[in-house]
Amino acid sequence: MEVVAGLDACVTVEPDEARVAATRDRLVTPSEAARLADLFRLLGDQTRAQLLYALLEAGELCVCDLAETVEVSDTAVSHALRLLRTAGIVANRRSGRMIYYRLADAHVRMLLDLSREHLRHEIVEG
Amino acid sequence: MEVVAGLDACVTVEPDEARVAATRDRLVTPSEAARLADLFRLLGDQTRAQLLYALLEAGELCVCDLAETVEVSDTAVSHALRLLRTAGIVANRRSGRMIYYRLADAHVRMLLDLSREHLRHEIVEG
DNA sequence: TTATCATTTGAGTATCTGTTCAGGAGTTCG
DNA sequence: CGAACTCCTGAACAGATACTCAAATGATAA
Repeated sequence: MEVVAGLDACVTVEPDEARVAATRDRLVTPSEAARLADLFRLLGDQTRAQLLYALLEAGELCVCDLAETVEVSDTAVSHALRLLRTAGIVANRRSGRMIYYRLADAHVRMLLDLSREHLRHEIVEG
Repeated sequence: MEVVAGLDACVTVEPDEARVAATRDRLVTPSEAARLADLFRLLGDQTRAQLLYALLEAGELCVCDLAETVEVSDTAVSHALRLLRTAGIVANRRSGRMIYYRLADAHVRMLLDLSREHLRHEIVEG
């Protein structure tokens, strides 16, 4: 504890330098956090969320049915699905003129389930 | 099946009107989806995500330690924490001049755990 | 082929969002 | 009291984002 001196903020009371370092070690790296944030951001839009929960219930739906279910324009749905598809969250299958979408990631399915629980038990505290 | 007529799109091939209706019934309502999206959106930012994972590991940290851990300005951290606090995702406690933050929602803690799993098993398919 | 349907794409736009900067509020210590 | 410190707040700005509109693609049916 010699070279510690005054690196920057919080040094007066000899803060949790050790704790900060330890936390940073076990912590997800910044790039990992960025990827996780990317995932959450995709779920963080009402339209996309509704689409995903619809797929969670129905299993598979075509774009026009999704648009009708969520009450958004076909174009908006298509734009939303493209983002989800690029991220590997949904996958599609063509059948004639229609294209059917489905959830494509087990963990995302769990996130959707779990978050729905969160909503139903809103009052709970941790 | 008489009054069905031509409501709008997808009516030529007699689409899954029934499926759409059934899905919409069991589905989360638009306002529920909006609240869920709000939750995910809060997790969908790199800074906030890093803060939350740091709290998940450390249990409790003051603002300046969080800023140091995440390598972001105190002000940015404070803004981020305000959003999380307002949403009930984190809670704080004052001790002298410092304010210690902690996770305040069990479901969010589970979401963070689960998503971290998702990252580690990235290759998995659903 | 042409017409129609389901979906996609790209441009344009208005809105939202996260950061920085400057200043304020609350706490501790001399 | 005033100085130093931790944290919060509000304004302002740059960048991201989600929609609409117009046009294109791919597939089916006449």
